[in-house]
Parts: sequence; C-alpha cells; structure tokens
Amino acid sequence: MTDTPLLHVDMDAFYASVALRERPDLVDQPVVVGGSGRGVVLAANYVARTYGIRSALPMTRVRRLCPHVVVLEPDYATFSTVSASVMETFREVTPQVEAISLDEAFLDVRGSLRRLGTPREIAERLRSTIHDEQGITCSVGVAASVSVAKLASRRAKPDGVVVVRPSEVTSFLHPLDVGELWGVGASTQALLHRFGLVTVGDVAHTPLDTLQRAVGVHLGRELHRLAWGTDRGELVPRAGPHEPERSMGADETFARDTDDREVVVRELLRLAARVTGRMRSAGVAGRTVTLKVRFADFTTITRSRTLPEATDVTVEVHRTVTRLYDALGLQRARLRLVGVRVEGLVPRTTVHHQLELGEPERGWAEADRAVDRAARRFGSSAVRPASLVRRR
DNA sequence: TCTGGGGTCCTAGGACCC
DNA sequence: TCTGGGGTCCTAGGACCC
Repeated sequence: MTDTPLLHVDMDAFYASVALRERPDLVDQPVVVGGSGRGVVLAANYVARTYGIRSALPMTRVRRLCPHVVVLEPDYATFSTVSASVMETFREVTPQVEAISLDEAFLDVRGSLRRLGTPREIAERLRSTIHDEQGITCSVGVAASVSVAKLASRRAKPDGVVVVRPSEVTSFLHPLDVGELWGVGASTQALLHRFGLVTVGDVAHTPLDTLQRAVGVHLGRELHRLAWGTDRGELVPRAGPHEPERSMGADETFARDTDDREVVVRELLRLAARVTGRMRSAGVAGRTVTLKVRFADFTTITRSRTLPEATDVTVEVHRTVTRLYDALGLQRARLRLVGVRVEGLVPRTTVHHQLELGEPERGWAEADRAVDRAARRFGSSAVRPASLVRRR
C-alpha cells in the first residue's frame, strides 16, 4: 500500500521541446513556439524563460524582451502524435489514466505497486522511458489528491520528481500564494488579497462561512478543500480532456480590426464551415448557436440562439450567426475578433429531422456531405463557398 | 503593434410550467 | 386582494484551464 497513489505527469515546455527535436542546433538559444502577428506564446524553452518570457505573453512583448528570440510555428499534428505515444506509455503503467490535456495526465498507480515498485520509482521509470522514446523531459508530482499532485509537479520542474506525503501537505501548501492554487486565477486572487487572504494558509484558517460570504458558496467550499489538500483522490479514467465534447467552436482575430460588414459576414462563413465540418466528422449536431464579438478595446460580448432542432448544416449555422450579428446593429464599431460556437451537442443519429413540406433546406445537408467527401479526397482547400474564393 | 484559440463550468435573471 | 414555490430552459457574462 501507499499513502501517495496519484502521479501528475507534466511535459516540460511541451510544444517547445517537441519543436526543438527537429532543431537540435537551437537548444541553447531562447526559443518560443507561437503565432506571428497578433499571437501569443504557446510555449517557451527554459533559455527563453530567463528573459522573463512566459506562456500567453504577446509576441510583440516577447520581441521587446529578447530581440534575438527564435520563433517556431506550432505543428499540432506532431504534438498530437507525441502526446498519443506518451499517453500509451502511461497506460503501460496503469489503465487508471486521466488525461487533462495533450501534455498532462494523472495516473493512479495503486494497482501497479507490486509489479513496478514505489510511486517514486514508477515516476522515475516513466521519465526515463519518455526521455528515451520521445527525446523530451517531463516532471512528476506524487501525492494523495489531484491538486496536491498537480502543485507538486510544478515544484518538480524542470525534469524532476516531488513527492508530498500526507504529513507534509500543510507545510507544502500553506506558504504558497493563493494564486498558485489550481482554479484560482488573477481575479479570484485579487479578490482574496483584498480580504487580506494572501497565502494558502490564510485561506485554510478562515472559517468556511466567512470564506463563502466573500467568494460565494461553491468557490468557498472548493477553496477550503484545496487549502487543506482534501480535494478528490479518485481519478476519472479518460483519454482526453472531455469526451465527447459538449461544444465546438472556432474564432479568429483579424489581422487588422474591421468595421466592414462584408468582411465580418465572410469570416463568419469560414468559421461556420470549419465548426460544422468538425461536427460532421465527429458525427454530432447541436441546437444552440453562439456568436462572439470582440471589439477593438477588447471588450467581448456573446449572443446566442437556440434552434428548434439540432443541426450540423453550414448554412444554417452561418445564417444564425449572421442574424445575431445584424441584430447587434453595429455602425462603425471596429471588431478585433469574431467567433462561432455550437453547444448542446448530441450524436447526429439521435436527431430526427422534421421534414417540412416543400422545404428548400433539404439540399444543404447533402451539399455539406459532398463538400466533406471532396475535402477528404482533394484536401480541405479544394471546396469552399463561392464568397470565400479570392477574386482576381 | 499589448493581449490566441480551444474548451468547461458557474451564476443569475426571466420565461414558463405545474 | 394581494400575489408561493420548485424545476427546467434560455440567454449573457465571467472565471478559469491548457
């Protein structure tokens, strides 16, 4: 038996480490993976971090912090392949694997102790296997609950293991800033600081009802559990973050802000086509269609409409978001981003279309299938709506 | 030329039904 | 002649995570 059965395994600077496998000449230089233009950092290697570069930092600031930084384009296909191999390695240790993103998972090793040794030995073996097979490093936190294991892996970075026994949990947690807790972001952190609650220990020693009056019943209870390391100790085995997905969406920041309705409507068509295409390959349809609009000043609004029945038809989703957009009645407002999302997804086989007399819609679903078939044969750029074809 | 894109979950008010 | 209470759906916004 063990009192620390949970491992949290987290790849170190995952996207950057994978990208650097192809470019070993760059390992000693500051490297980030990220988009160009108005993008942000997706991952930074540890050399780049010495310049203060972090994930989510705008690329414009990155270049100011470190003008000679090397920027590599993300290659999601390779990231997914490496991720799948790593997850397979996890499942060779135990079937109790809860993946929470491409580069992170919890493992419950209770059933593997006799075969593979202590949790720490299992962690070290995993790390060397992944290093040998994938050429990247990872860090492992070991504890009795998921949030403590997660914080322990962060402490272990880069390329290490940290075990937190139950008797060490409070001395490990209580000195941390509340913002370190999993689920406490900038705004909850600021709220707690305003109440004079700066460390995890401060939160732990605040009476539950006082805490709940400050931050709400639900969050208060959750914070109390996190501050004592008494959150969940059982995993929910699954291969991905959430399966199946409950919503699918796409949004895109314009290269330059725009107030041109035609540009916006055309972008909405591209996004609707992208989203419904993914829905059709996943075999799902959804009823609630949401438009997202971000203005030049970064304020963001959403407008949604629930349809009488679920759809995966490009033109229906596009028509719905276009109506929502027109209903905003914008005149000269400059837009930074638009987005399309479909929620309330159900398997398409459960949707029974009520065919109405003389309904012209019928053809569009067949048109979508034809587009999907052509895209599979000739590539996704082969077939697209006429308004998305660049004019000469 | 600050601030991506993919998601999940929670809250809160109003409509509507029983 | 004063108007309960619960459940569910819909909409909008916000916090958070990777």
